[in-house]
Amino acid sequence: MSKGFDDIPFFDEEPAPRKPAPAANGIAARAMAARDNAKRPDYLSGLNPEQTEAVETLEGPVLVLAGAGTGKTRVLTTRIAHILSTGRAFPSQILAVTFTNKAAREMKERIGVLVGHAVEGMPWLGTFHSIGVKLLRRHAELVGLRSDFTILDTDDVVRLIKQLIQAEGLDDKRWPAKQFAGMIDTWKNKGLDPSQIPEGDARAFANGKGRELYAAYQNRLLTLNACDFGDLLLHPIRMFRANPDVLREYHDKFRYILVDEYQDTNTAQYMWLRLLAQRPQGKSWSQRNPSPTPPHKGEGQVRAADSRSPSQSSEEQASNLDDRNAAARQDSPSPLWGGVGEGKSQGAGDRKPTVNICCVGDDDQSIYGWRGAEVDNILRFEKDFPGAKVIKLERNYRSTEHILGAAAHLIAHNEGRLGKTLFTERTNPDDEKVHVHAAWDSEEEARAIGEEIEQLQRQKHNLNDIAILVRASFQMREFEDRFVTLGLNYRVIGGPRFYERLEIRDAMAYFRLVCQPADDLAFERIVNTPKRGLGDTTVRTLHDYARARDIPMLAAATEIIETDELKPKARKALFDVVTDFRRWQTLLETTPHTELAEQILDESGYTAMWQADKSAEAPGRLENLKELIRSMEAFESMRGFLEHVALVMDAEQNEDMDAVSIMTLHSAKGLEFDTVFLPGWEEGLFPHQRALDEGGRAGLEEERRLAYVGITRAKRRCHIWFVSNRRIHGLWQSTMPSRFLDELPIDHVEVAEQDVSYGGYGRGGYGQSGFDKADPFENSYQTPGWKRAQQHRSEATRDNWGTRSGHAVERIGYGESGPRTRMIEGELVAKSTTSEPSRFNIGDRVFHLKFGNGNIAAIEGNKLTINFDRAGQKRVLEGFVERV
DNA sequence: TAACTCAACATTTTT
DNA sequence: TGTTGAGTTA
Repeated sequence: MSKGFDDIPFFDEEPAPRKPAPAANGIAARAMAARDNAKRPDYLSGLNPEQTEAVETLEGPVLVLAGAGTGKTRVLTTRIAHILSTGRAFPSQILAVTFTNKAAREMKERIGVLVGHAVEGMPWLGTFHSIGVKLLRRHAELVGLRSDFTILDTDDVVRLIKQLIQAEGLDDKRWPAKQFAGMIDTWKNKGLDPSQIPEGDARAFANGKGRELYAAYQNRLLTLNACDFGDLLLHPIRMFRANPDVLREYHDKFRYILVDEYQDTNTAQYMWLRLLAQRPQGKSWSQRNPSPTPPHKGEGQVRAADSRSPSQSSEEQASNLDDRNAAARQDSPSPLWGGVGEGKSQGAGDRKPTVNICCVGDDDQSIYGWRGAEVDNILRFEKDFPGAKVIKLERNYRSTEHILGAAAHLIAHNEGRLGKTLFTERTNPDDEKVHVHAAWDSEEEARAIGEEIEQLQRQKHNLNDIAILVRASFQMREFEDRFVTLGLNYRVIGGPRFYERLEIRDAMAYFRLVCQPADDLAFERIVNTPKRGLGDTTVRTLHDYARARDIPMLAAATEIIETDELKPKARKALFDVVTDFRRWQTLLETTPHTELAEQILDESGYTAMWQADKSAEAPGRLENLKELIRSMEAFESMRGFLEHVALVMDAEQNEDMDAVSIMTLHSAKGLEFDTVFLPGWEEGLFPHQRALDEGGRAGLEEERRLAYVGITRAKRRCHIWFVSNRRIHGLWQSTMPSRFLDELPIDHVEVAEQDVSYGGYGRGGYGQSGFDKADPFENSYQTPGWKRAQQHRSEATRDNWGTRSGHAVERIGYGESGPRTRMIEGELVAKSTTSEPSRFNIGDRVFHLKFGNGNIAAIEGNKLTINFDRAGQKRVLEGFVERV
């Protein structure tokens, strides 16, 4: 996530680089064709034998076990390029799933480079979630949604659940909404709907009402026409199960399925993949006859960019493929040629195309078990897909022998792995061993690492090539402080996100409500922001009414302002809100969306609210709002923008600045650096006590994998640190070195000799650290002080968007957000006042909570005109009166 | 409704 | 320790 708002990213996937496509029949093109017929395509050169095999084994299920730094992404992208350029499938027939937007983006770019043209025709390359959205928008009605459904983020979800808990009459302190949101998330990761959750789970929450609450939540989402993240996976699964015909459509469509980071798939994702990958016949993969059908037309705009004849596949494949496949090639489509027109798919019909699934992953890098990832998915692959080909990539191109040796020895302590051993062919006697350093305390640790970095800097190393990878984010602070003092540029990766900022979420709520009038959460968020005198009471009234009538709150507001239900002041205020939104909705079609966005923020008084705010962070917030509008420019419409934000919460990093990266081990996965510092290798912190307590042996193994990930991020230098004293929650605790240190192989490790001694600290303060004692860590498992004793470092504080870069300490005022303004939305539900009124007649005697008794004088739809005994004649909604 | 006090709590995080 | 959220007070 980025620093300084100058480089706040534009959010969408940037258009893939466009290169002029050679004229299909030009001379150059012919020459290229000739060349390509004569030898292997360029993109295949430079692959090692295993990689080549992984790229060329196109038929049947393939599992690529790709160790760290073995060219995993390259294999995936080349494989896709290979499929495309040999004409085996149209871009639109390839389903390629990643976990992060970043990975998806990178893959798109790299395929573009390989294939030599923009990959616009790859509509199904994306994250599980973005593909899920795409499916859902097409088939929303099959799961009870409309296609313009909203995607709620965690914050919305929590607020919603809180409402539900209160509506149930439960104490929302005893039963925190956040916790329940977490439970729902866990269930959804496992693909469980309310009826399927374990009885124990159901009973554990809300006095045993867990299941009901979950069900109520799902209902509420449907009413709101909204989805949470989990639903983006679960709804498609439900839809496919309930509609085999639709599923079949996608079976016919997707000829190739590729999955990145397979070790991170959770059960729901696994189910999703199975549905798409497995044919109803239930034959084994190898038996299936692949005879490609002409691709559905109209799925991808394919550019003629390559003059190779796709139907003449490169010869090298012939050696790899069996007859059926050879036959298949004969009538392969020629996607890169074809200027395939748009049109509706005409049945792939009787001939079933093979779907070939290729999963790439590394069981040793599975570090998201706590988030529902099932390593088991990867361990079980061969059983799930009989006849699967398993290809191991063990040739490492990233790290030195020592680094690999250390990592390998460490990870070998895990059981239940598929077992790979990385090796490198580059050996260099000058390579540094992995260094292990001890420091007296965390301050010294930070100081010493700062020293080392300055040293590297003097040796002309780029700061960009240096990273500090910590186990827990509270560790970052010490480094930040130190680097600010030193004037060392750094960037923190991970942490608070742009879109999670208060002002951004408010603004987004306005936009959401304009685009999606049924978005009650958005409505409640902004109805009284800025303050309009529409407080709890008003909103509660509205809420009850809306719930009773089963209509959105904005609609309820529209009705209610026709009546005397509200006090004149509130009524007027609400009237204004409703009118504003009506107007904006009209403008949605006609006004450019950035202009409209600005207009909304101005006319609603939202901008003015911050302008009037005298607090320190107000200017930063206004700046953020400007940035928000600027970032909308990259999108075609407001809707497009909203969708993007919902799915892509992250933002681009400023890569221009030379800075040390500080991040957690988790967010370092997939990255590499010349020099990596790994501080905090102490029992209790790493492995984390909580992982041990909650995960037992499995937890320990996951921690070890995390250590493995950390070490393997390093290309040339890896420095591990531990301290003897660490401050936790303000209290100093003495600590034991991590057991992982002991699991490093001595021949690849160098224990640093007292290399630090700063102003009286350090000097052997750690004693021998137990590092070379006989059995130093014998009892290190229990470190009671650690339990629940972790310093909390709130994300909101660390201002990740402003860069505190040393020399020019440009701390940009991106909301160092003081205490967040309190949300009142949570409180709104309370009890439902409405008893369903039946039909009234003129003359009926009725009672109204506010106005007392009266007689109905007139009826107009659901609005009643009543002559109250005391209050006189009023117009009220029928939901608010009852017969007496 | 803003400003205050007090108590609870404190891995890892994508989408 | 330092942050957050809730409840209280002016």
